This record gives sequence, C-alpha cells and structure tokens, in this order.
Amino acid sequence: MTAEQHTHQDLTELQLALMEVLWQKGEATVAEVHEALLEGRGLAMTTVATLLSRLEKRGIVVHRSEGRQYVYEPLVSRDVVCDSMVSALTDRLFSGDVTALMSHLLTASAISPGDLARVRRMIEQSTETRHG
Amino acid sequence: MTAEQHTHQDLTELQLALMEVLWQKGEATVAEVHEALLEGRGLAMTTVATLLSRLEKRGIVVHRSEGRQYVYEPLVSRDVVCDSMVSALTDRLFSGDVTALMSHLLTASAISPGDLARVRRMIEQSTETRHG
DNA sequence: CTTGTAGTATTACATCTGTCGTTCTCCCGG
DNA sequence: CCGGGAGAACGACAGATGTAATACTACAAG
Repeated sequence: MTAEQHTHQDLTELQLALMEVLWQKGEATVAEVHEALLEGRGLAMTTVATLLSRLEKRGIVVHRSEGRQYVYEPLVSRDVVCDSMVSALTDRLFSGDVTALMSHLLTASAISPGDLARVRRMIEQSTETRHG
Repeated sequence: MTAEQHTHQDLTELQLALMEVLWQKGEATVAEVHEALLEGRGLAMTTVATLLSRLEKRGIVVHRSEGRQYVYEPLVSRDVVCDSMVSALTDRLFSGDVTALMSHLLTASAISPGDLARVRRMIEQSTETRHG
C-alpha cells in the first residue's frame, strides 16, 4: 500500500487555474505560468510566485531550479484532483451517493436533450465495458 | 427581474451541516442547532451562534427573536444550494460541461454496476419526460 | 569590480473560516 | 428590589487565501 492519496485536494478556482497551466505544459517557470494567466487575470508575477510556493508547501507541486528560475511541476494528476473534488462534493451534498448526484444533474440542472442522448450513450458504453 | 440569486452560494462542510439542520427542521434556535450538531462535532454554543450570524450576514438565513432566543430560518433552499455548488464544480473542473462530469462519474469514480443500472433507468426516464 | 536586472524571498495586509472566551442583558425566583 | 442564569453581543486569534510591494541575490555586461 504505497498509495496514500490525501483525498482532500480541494483546490480553489485560482489554484486550479495555476494547476491547469502546469498540467497542460507538464512543467513551467513562474514567468510562464504568469504569462499563461495574464489574459483574464491581471496577477502580478510575485502573486503567482507566492501562490505556487504555497501550493508547494501543500505538497501539490514541486520545483527545481534551472538557472535562476524555478520550474514547477505538478505532483498530483488532474484526474486525482477531479476525483477528489467530485467525491468531496458528492459526500457533502449527497452523502456520497453518486446516483443522487446523477439524478440532480439529470433533473434540476439544465441539461439539453442532446447532452442527455450523449450521456445515455456513455451509460451504454459503461455497461458494456463492465459486462465485457 | 426580481430574482437575482447570487448563484455563488458555495458553502463549506460545516456551513452545510448547519444548513442541513435548518432545512430539516424548517427553523431552529441556536440551542437546537447546537444540539443537533453535538454528536460528531463538539462545538461550543457560541461557535454555533457565531456561524449562524455569519450565515445571516451572507443572506443565507434570517432570524427572529422569540423570547430571549433567536430562531433561525433558511433563506435559500437546499436545491438552490445544490444547484449552485454542483454548477460551480462543473464550471471549475469541466468548463461547465455537464456531460464531462457525467463521464467522469461513470469512469474514474467507483460506481457499482447496480448504480449504473439505476442511473441508466434514470436516463431513460429523463428521455421519456423530455419526449413526452 | 561595479552595476543593472531578472527573479526569488520576505513581509504585509484584508477577508473568510473555525473556534471560543468574556461580557452584557434581561427575566425569574426570593 | 436583588442576585443568578440563560442567552445574545462582542472581541479574539490562528490558519488559509488573494494580492502585492519591497528587499535581496546572483549573473551578465562593461
């Protein structure tokens, strides 16, 4: 049992935005992350650096020095974070009942008929996979 | 346009726990909420009072005086909060694509075959409803 | 060796959250 | 009329987050 994922990797909007850059690029310097977030967000370079270092303190990313720059790299995959966050929400709102979440998505939320059809196809696929 | 729900009613675990009590009882005094949360959480009465008043400042609950006690009442329905929080997550993680969330739930997450079947039935129901 | 400069490190501050301790108030029983 | 209590009001404090100014450092050019 080497895996002991904290399962509590709840990231905020902003933190996710940073991670998204790292996930996309694989790794990036502070300047690169800053650049990538410039459009839409007018964050100062130091702000980005601070955020990144805080993320590192939380063990979500690591950095190595390259010349006088820091190159950051994610330590957790996007999938793990998604899993963790979706699970957390499912727990909080639906006592961990995934089907309740589904139900909510299918009813309360605004889901288009097209989406519905696509989802149905997904379900079928899943079922097949399981049976296969 | 009288309706301007903030659509940003993101509540924390603890805040949700308080709300859950109010939603369940319809309304409750500080002491009642405190009591309801005692098992599992050992919060001081003042803590509960503080949390409730902060929730009120955010416009999520209101209180009226009854004797020398405060009776709190929710201002937003559970459904609205669920909607808001699920939407927020969908936006953050899947750029608002509900089907992507669904897909995630069907694959990455641990969903049992039984659940899968139940979900499929739900989908069919939804489809019928739409077509009907 | 000096200096500019890119880039990191340090410090700062406001807000939100979790968590209370303390104080204030007002009604009930003497 | 007075003292106890049950609550509410107020103030506190630590940790996380968003945001950045300022300080420091080390390399590259002269």
